[in-house]
Amino acid sequence: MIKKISIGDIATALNISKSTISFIINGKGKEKRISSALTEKVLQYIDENGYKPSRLAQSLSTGKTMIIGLMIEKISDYFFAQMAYHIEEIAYQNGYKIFYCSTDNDPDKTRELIQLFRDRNVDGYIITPPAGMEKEIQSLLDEGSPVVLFDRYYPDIESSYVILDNFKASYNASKYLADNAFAHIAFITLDSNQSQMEDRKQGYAKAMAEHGLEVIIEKIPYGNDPAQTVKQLVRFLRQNKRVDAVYFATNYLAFSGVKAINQLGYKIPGTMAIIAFDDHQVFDFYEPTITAVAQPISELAGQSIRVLLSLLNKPLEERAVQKVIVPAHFIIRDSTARLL
Amino acid sequence: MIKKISIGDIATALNISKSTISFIINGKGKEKRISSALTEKVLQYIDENGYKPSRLAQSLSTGKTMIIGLMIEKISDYFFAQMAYHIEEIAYQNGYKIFYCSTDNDPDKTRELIQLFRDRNVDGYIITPPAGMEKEIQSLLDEGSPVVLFDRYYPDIESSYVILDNFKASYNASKYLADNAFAHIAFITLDSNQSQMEDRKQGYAKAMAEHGLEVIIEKIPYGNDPAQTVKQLVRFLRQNKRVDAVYFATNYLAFSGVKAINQLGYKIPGTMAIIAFDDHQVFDFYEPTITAVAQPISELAGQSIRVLLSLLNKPLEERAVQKVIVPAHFIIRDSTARLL
DNA sequence: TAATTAAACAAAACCAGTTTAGCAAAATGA
DNA sequence: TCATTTTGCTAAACTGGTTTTGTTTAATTA
Repeated sequence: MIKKISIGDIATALNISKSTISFIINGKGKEKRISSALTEKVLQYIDENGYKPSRLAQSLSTGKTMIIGLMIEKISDYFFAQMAYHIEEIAYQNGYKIFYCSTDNDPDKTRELIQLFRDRNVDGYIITPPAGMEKEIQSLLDEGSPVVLFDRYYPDIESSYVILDNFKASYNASKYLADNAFAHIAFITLDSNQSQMEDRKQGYAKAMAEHGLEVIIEKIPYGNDPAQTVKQLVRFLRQNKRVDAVYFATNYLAFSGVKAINQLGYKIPGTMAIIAFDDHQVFDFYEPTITAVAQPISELAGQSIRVLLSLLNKPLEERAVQKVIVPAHFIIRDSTARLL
Repeated sequence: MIKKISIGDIATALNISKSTISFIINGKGKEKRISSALTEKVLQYIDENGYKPSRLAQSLSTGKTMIIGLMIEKISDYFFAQMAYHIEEIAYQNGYKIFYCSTDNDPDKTRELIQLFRDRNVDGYIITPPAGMEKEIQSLLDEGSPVVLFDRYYPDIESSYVILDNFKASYNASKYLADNAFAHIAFITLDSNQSQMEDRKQGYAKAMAEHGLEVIIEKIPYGNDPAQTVKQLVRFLRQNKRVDAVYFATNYLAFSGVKAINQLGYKIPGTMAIIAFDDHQVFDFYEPTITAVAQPISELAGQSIRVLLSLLNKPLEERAVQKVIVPAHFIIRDSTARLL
């Protein structure tokens, strides 16, 4: 168990002061008029004895931890796991480490987690906020903490965010079905008032209105277990026999939807066309392949962390709110084919 | 921007010393013979003014950061994302935060990441090590850092680990196919010498030997892109027409395998039975549903973090190496049915 | 040549805690 | 009654850095 060497040890060994060493390490040698001879000597000593400054001590004195708090709905979810992967990569390239946590979309848990991150002095936050966290987010902003909301946002709060253009993406997907002569298009969504869900619904509604089609919406309780959802959807489809296309607001709703449709013995495509919002690796491998609105995850993640880094690199007064809206990709696959 | 109050501020305000406050906060009041009157007064002040000790300062002086370093192959992978979710939960319950990172199974990257975590003074590690990291892991152990290896381990190193009983699970799955009269069972695996992959191969080989069946193994290069894998598998199946069952060593190999099998126009089940190692939510939703060897992720994760916590809670000399081997669940679904 | 400036570094304060050693007053004991 | 112990707390050292202020000596400048 070799104990690590500290800046004080070097100071003693070379018989110079800690400050001198600190200046040299931080590249302030010339500025502070340290002779190149001494600079050389110190750097060599460091090199030979493998010194690394303690991040803890640095953090304590500078107030910066070089830690980013990543609060997402659920790390085990495909979409967020992908997010985490991309964010991690860029954060590490920039010398940041990441604390992650899953909010489970629970306001109380989220409140606690924000407090925990705050206690740990994270330098900045990337958050997919549950509904109703306005006060907490605002208080982070008031403290001067860089915050980037992700996936959803609060219209009433002046914070940076990175989101998908849910409205347009949803409109386009719905319009596609309508343009292809599907006449009874159902929208299966979550019973949630989060901004992204609301936008998806609005996009669907607009497309229906433009085509003079009926709005058929079925809401699934948030956090339902899949089996329950399947049951509810079977019931729904039985009661709405005229429905010839189903548009699911999330990919896991589509999973349950497909099960329900299969249970009813309907054919995809043929009896029923389907589209899922939020692509999944499986949609491309399932038979039939499933048409989806794809979120460009790597771009969303990249934008989020880049916006946060740009905030972190600027002094408080220069930080401008950045609102990024990323367009979705519409991937047409077999599940929306029009059979002759 | 309200600046936080420090222990020094309280000391000044109450005109007592910092040490007294520190003792009280840490429950050493009686031990240090602080009067209950003063204790009460301090606690009340803290309560009223919302004081929280700085974790940074605590970490600096105690040497404990209450941070766990979680190094997994890839956070975006379903299995590891689930792991991360469960580990997070238990860690947070115990006051720990988590740094995560993805090794991508790259030894150089992993070496760097270990160094980064070490520099950050994480208290303990949970690691799914790439092949050839023996030296680095050993050096962590030599330093006295609690380490739990996960998913795979090094036979030559005396470290704690939590792994699946890959050999037995693989043996059982292979035996199931043989018992059900499949006669030419191929094993599709990765070109990797990691312990878990080796164990899976051995399990398969033993079952084949016991049934006097031919060993047919196809290795896919690690990190292949799925399209490449599909091509390779199509070629393999064309050249091995006698194969009537395929057993995939990972779930994503099975994804590519199903695509390949579909491309060839084979029926599952019927022409071909398949089993995948490592269950996936999709296997239960695909038509046909796919038989799989399921890793009890929540148990694996729970054991890992619990073993680590038990190490963290003990002084160095009391820490015993803990080797946990968890049995798998074999989930029989439609893809291995024997059609009449 | 004396005053000023620059060079090169050191000392000390600071971040916010923990912990060891110590000290005065009160209580106990012989 | 005086020495010893206990009580109740404080001072100071320590964790390992950063940053502001000081100090000495040498080189310029007037």
